[in-house]
Amino acid sequence: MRDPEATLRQHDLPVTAQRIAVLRAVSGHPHATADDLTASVCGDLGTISRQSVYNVLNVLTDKGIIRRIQPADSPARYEDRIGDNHHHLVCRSCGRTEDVCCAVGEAPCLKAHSHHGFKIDEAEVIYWGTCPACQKKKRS
Amino acid sequence: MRDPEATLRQHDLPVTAQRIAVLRAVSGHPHATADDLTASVCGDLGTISRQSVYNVLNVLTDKGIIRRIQPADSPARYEDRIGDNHHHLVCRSCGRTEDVCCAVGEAPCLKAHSHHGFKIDEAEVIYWGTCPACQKKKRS
DNA sequence: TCATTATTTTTGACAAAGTCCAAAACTCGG
DNA sequence: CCGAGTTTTGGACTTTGTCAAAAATAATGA
Ligand SMILES: [Mn+2]
Ligand SMILES: [Mn+2]
Ligand SMILES: [Zn+2]
Ligand SMILES: [Zn+2]
Repeated sequence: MRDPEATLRQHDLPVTAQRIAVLRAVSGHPHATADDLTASVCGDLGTISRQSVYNVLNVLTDKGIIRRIQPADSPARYEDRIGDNHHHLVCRSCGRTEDVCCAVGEAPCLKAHSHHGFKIDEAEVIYWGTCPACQKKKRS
Repeated sequence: MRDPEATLRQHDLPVTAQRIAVLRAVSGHPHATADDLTASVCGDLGTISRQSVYNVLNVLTDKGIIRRIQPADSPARYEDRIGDNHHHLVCRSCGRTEDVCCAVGEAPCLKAHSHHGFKIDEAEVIYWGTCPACQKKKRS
């Protein structure tokens, strides 16, 4: 994120210290949880309420400025890499989350075979596996 | 599920009324939540504790007798259609969940492009959209 | 610049989904 | 039918997030 303040103005959002700090935290910590981000913002602003973190994350997500991903058995994670339809690779044991480029490119990147009359707008793909560190731990 | 009791014995699980009832409920209500299943079991057994429903669902899932799916913004859902690597199509507004055959067939059905050294064991795909009923509601 | 007004932030209660724990009930092999 | 080992139960607890009302702040424009 080049300029959080400009980004907020571009989306007609009043500029506040909390919004700037959360936006910077999301930028600097891809796939972080609300808790991670709260910690990061506190190290920056000194303090922020839990509710404000959720408020800001919700409004930024609604505006499409950031993206929320919600893998099973994990609190929601956030990132500012948007618009490229990329997917995620998640470690089953430690939750480490990595970006995976979409092979197809444009969304929705997969056609559902039998779609039951649904109007499909997204094909969400999560690759599940074990990260290198956790593979080592398991073997030892 | 032909014979819940036999299935339990095949997996060395003591046969209990609760397990049989939950297994039958999962069979009869694909993609039901723990709450849905509790209601269904109560109509069958008369009563069951909330904890038992979770106990049974967990042990059945661990043994691979049933499968758990956890779409965003929904409690976990369960099904006994396993081993065919099928995917799901979920309505964003009402949560209706339908099966979608996997185009590829065997798991993992997609190769991650850049896999960061992870050992991938599953490619989970969820198609998000709007079901016919909710499309109609939105238009009107 | 400063007052006004709408928006945001904060605090604290609340809710949903699920887990932990210990006591009571049950299953199953002998 | 007994006894050991599981399972079930009820209740407290945890995690992640939302709701609501009061206090603080940002934008507007005189
Ligand atoms: Mn990402
Ligand atoms: Mn299914
Ligand atoms: Zn890991
Ligand atoms: Zn629907």
